[in-house]
Amino acid sequence: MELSDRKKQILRAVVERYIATAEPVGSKSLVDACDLKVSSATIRNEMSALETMGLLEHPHTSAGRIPTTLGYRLYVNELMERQRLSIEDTELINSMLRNKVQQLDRIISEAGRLTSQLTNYPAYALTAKIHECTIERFAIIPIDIHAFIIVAMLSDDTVKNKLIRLHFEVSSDMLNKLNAILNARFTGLTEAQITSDLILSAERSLGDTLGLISIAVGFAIEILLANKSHESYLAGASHLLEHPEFKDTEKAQRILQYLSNESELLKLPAPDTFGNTRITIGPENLANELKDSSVVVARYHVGDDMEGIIGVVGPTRMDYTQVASKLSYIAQGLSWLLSGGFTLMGDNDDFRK
Amino acid sequence: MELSDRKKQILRAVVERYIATAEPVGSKSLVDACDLKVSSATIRNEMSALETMGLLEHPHTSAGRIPTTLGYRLYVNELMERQRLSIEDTELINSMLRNKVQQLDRIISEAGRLTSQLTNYPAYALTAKIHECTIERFAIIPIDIHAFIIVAMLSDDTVKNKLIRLHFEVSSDMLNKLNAILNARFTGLTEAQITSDLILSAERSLGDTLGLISIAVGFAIEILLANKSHESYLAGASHLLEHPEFKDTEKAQRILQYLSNESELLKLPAPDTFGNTRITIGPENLANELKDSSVVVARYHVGDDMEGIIGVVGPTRMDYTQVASKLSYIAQGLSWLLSGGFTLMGDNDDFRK
DNA sequence: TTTAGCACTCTTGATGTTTGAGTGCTAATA
DNA sequence: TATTAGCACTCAAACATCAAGAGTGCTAAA
Repeated sequence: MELSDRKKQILRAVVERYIATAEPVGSKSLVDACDLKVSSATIRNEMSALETMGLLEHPHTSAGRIPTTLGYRLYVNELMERQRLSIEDTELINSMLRNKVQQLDRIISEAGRLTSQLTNYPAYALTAKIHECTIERFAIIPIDIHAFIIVAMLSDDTVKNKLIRLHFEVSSDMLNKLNAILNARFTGLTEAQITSDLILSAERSLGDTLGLISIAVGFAIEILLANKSHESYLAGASHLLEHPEFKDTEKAQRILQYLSNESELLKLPAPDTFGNTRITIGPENLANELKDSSVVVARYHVGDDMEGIIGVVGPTRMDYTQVASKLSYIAQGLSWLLSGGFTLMGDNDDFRK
Repeated sequence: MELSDRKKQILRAVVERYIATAEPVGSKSLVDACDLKVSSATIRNEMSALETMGLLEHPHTSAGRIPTTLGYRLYVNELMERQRLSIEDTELINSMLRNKVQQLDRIISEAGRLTSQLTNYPAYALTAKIHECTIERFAIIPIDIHAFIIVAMLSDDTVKNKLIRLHFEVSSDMLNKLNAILNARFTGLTEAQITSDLILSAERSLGDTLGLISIAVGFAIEILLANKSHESYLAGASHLLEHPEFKDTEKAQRILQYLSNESELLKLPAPDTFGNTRITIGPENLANELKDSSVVVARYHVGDDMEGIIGVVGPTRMDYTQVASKLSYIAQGLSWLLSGGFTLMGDNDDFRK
């Protein structure tokens, strides 16, 4: 089934007009708005044809047409033109991201916020995590006889630490030994590879009767576990309520609740096309809560291994063109910042002129 | 103006019934529901009196009464009985908080989530920050000739770190010197006390032409600045939509947007009564967006100096009794955990049995 | 001081009625 | 053959009308 150029043009006009106005679009108003070279009657015939093809539908007899899921899909796949971002938008994105790059933990949530702000839809972001993370290196910083800091550098280049207070005394000599044994026996291991046998034998060879090793390895396991799971951020949820399709609060509430559930966010569609955006429309979404919403996601990556996701949720009547362009730009910027030159400090880091 | 006992009883019944049903309460239905010993006509007279006192109001002639702001205020101040939490609730709170205590960063946001979940209203939480924070101690962990980790222990007992990659080589000897000079000259200083003179003279005495000190001190300033500002978390925003007063999406959106604005949250009312909850009702709130909502806040503290806030937002028709009780319990639990025994590790830390 | 009774008010929901945008079809036109 | 003008028809949304019911205030009796 191949569409004539005119049919494509009309489908596109209907989709874009419906996205803009949220009202079913009729033949007359379509002719008025876009300046097509034909009369409303012709449009009517064409629309009727598009309807039998399953691309448009009628809410009821005497109303205009709205796109079906299939109609949106065709629009997204073939008709939509990727639009260039305005200068202001690109500048805004660049400066916002660059400002946050010092705080690596924050940049992801900030990117989500930025996306939401720019698109006027709720946005979410998942942090990038490496699959099997290990600890590359331990360090112990003695504080006093009752406390020390344990520092672990992970294979994904992040560093974690914890201040540990004890209710018994510990010599700095002991801490040195602890440090040595941690680095000798507990580096390069995934969380699953750290067995209680390993701990026992380490305790024996250190002569550790106080459970120091247990404490330190406990910390290691804790952060390896925590690092396994993605973190998720949601921003601009209130934008959902701007759209007439969510004027029914129950509907809105269902979706908002769904979106604020961390574990559900992780299950949202992932982009399969690398680097590009992926769009899932209405019933294409697996989650029941999203059967009449659409999701646009993009992937960003950090180095070669890790990748995170940033996405936008909205009604099926979403401004796909705009959202896809902006999202894609933001994801690219994020990838660039996170993989690239900006984490190298020393040349352009102005902290106080 | 002193209220008779019966008037108090009636006001209380009206408030509680309105909170439960969200419908104006009439004299007849009030007699039916609560078993008052008098007829509806008597109630009518009393209600009419309460209305002239400004405690109740009429939406229109032939409707029941609803409490005014003043009515709620009187209810909250004098009539409300603090209710005991159910065993399940206390157990739930205890176990939830205890589970999260290992991850200190997370416990505050988790407490917010818990509060929202338990009360069915949106909840927010602000992290506790000490007023003037300083760095107590630095540590440098060499990685290779192009990288090292810098660790800072702050006066509030938190530890921050950053992996620093360089585009030039640095000897471990140099790093040792750097470490020594940082600890000698840059500890115990607030962000404002770190001047460029200090940096210059340190660079001179270290013979640092590479800007190592600048990098390290830049990191110090960055975290001191970041540590100054509170962090805020919002949880369960979607609960707002459950209430009929927010069936109008525009209204709901205004409030949700307001609440998701970090800087606005910080301006919300702070409890002045130490440890206890504070309730601000409708127009008592300074923010225009909250003129017909209510806020219940409690304070938690960490040690002697630091204090954070945890609060709940809802319609003026909020279940104050329930919210105040739960919030107060959660804040107390939080204070206890954050100030107390649980951060001491070594005795009860089971990481892998 | 309380209560029963009653007229009155005003919202709410049900039931028409009108309006207008939009359709589908037919017949004329290019 | 493709397009267009014209026209009858449809249906949601907006508006008006009406009855039911919950609630009030007032008066007079207990």
